[in-house]
Amino acid sequence: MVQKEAGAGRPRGRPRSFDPDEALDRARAVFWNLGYAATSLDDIAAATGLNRPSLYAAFGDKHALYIAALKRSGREAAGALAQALKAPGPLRATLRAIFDFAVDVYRRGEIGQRGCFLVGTAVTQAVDDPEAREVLAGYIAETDGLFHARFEADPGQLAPGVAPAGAAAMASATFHTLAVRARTGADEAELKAVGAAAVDMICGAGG
Amino acid sequence: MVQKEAGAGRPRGRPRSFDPDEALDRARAVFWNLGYAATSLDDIAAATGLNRPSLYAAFGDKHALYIAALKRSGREAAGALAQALKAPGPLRATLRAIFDFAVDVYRRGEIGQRGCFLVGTAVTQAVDDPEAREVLAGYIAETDGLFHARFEADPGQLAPGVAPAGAAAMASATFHTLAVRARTGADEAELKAVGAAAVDMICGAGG
DNA sequence: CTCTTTTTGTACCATATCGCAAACAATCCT
DNA sequence: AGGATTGTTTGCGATATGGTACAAAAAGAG
Repeated sequence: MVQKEAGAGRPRGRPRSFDPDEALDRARAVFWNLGYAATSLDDIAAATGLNRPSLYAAFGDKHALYIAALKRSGREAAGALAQALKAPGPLRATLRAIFDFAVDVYRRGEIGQRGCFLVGTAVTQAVDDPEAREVLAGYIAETDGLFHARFEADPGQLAPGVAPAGAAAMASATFHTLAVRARTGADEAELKAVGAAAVDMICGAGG
Repeated sequence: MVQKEAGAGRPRGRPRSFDPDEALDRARAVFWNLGYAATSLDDIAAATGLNRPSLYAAFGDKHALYIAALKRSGREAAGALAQALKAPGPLRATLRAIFDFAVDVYRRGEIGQRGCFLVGTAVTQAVDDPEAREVLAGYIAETDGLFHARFEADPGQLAPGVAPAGAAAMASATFHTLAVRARTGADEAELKAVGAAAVDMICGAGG
């Protein structure tokens, strides 16, 4: 009891043989493909190379693991959006870059294009799972807010008559439709055209 | 063998004690709340009042039942949209009515707002389920096409510089974002504001 | 009335799933 | 070195799930 936990000192017992961050990443990849309900802990154990007891010890049960993956994706996505919205240059170009990047991410996947993890899996989960619903709602509110702040700070770059709040809702809507369309297998050209159309409506055509 | 099947003559054996259309409706309601994977056949049996063998005989296995429900929803939604787009009067009002109606539908649900059946459940299913993916892709293509045709027939009512194809993609996107947001529990005012913002961007602000 | 045909209800089976307990292994503290 | 502490492995068990076999029931055909 004299020796307080040293900042960098190893914890007490046997050290972990895996990186929890990487394990969460791999678990998320499985949920991303199959959704929460269709993913079994054996699937996750196989994908991470861990046994179930290790997963339980590190993350809690299946649901806690899923929520942790959701929250991580929410943080990552919101952080990336906040960063991207700070880019210098015209709003048009910034938005184009954001949606093009989203398309690139949404088109990835081992067994098929898997869209956005939050929209692609938490939406189904949301009706009967308050935690998933809350994470998803928070993510959407956050993207709405980030777009809104960016648009309000620079309303001159919006198309005439377009209000910042409405434009923000439609910018978020663009994420949602891209996520949905990507999971149906839409090709890159189609998805990027949808993003370009959204930018045209938000910032005005031409450009 | 002489007596061919008469048009209205009863089929041969014991008559069904239930209406397959109504059973499919009730099964769909369960899938709608929980998603495909989280719904068990016992859930459906309880909701329909049928035993599993009757479900199997009428629809095939769980997956076929789900696909049948998806297809029905696709037909119903596309039909309703086609009908609504024929309404006389300004495009603004037509779109407002369509999105307001969608919000009303998406906000219904016994255990929570359940959004659109296709977007809310088939999106998760789509990556690993080719049939669900195809139905969802077909539904999206159809709504895109219906909006596109309506906009192209009357391009003067679109906001200046807005192209019919892009406007159609964003109109469909509005369905998607409303479906997603509804499942997170967003309230009526918020959802209708999103719909109104979409109309403003498609048709131009002001009235 | 008897036979055929179809549906219904009960019971069943093989399997998969979640979660955990108990023994073993690795590391730290004294 | 020996005990304490934490992670890993194996294996188990209770349950739920999708799907089906089989006999009883409800209708028409002859």
